[in-house]
Amino acid sequence: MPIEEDQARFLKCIGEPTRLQILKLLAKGEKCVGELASVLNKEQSLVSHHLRALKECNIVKDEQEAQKVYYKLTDVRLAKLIIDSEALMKELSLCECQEVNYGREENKRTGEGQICPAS
Amino acid sequence: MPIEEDQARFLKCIGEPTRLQILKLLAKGEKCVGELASVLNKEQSLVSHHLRALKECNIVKDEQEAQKVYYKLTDVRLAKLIIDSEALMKELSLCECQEVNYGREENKRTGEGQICPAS
DNA sequence: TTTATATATGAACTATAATTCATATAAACG
DNA sequence: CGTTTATATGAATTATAGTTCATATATAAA
Repeated sequence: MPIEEDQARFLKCIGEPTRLQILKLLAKGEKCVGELASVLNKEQSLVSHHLRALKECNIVKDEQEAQKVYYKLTDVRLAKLIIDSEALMKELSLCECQEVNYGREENKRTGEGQICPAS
Repeated sequence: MPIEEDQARFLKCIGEPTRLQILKLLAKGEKCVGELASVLNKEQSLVSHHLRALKECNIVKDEQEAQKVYYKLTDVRLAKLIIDSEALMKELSLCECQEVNYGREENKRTGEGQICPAS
């Protein structure tokens, strides 16, 4: 599974809470490591580790300016992907009724009695 | 970080090689556990565990039919998300030149000498 | 009602990833 | 220079996740 492995690495890299926070901040404009750490109230080294992970997946790129190192998204479409996935996740999570069966056993198959329609 | 945690859980769930393979198969139509296991040449229990993870994130839903349990995507937009993320990942991975610096140290900041343009 | 088929589950193990801490590097400034 | 500021790194720790195996559950068929 060559493609799925790369794709999974990519999605997994985005799919971490702190990294998602970082990416959402970077979507608003480039930031240096210290800024990110202070805004997120996280250790500098932690942010640095996460930035390295993001960089290794080509999700962010860095640019040194004096002592500081500025990070930015490598592509604006990343911001869109993050926004879209958030919207979709929210909608899907409204359908937790799928887990619950409000109907009788006999109706389980047909979806009768469920709160959310089949689709 | 309430939202990012949920969103990360969602993306991380998709971002696993075997689960991605499963989702791509389900994008083509509903399948039962055994079908998935045999097509992917993986253990039935492994596939079942992954399906449970996907179900807990509301990414797939199941429907029992006789002994078999059929799984399908909860929303077609999931297929689009997977396709889009694959395309973006592929494009970003073409820019590994970001890692390498073909220019002199002095040009590092401006991006001169790099293969890929700034954006 | 025993047997076969399909799926789910849980515990044990293994692997991977996140976090912290101490320290290294490197640029700017006195 | 030595010092401050900003970032990176690596080892150690902890937490989380994937995999396997044995077995439980449940439906269907003999």
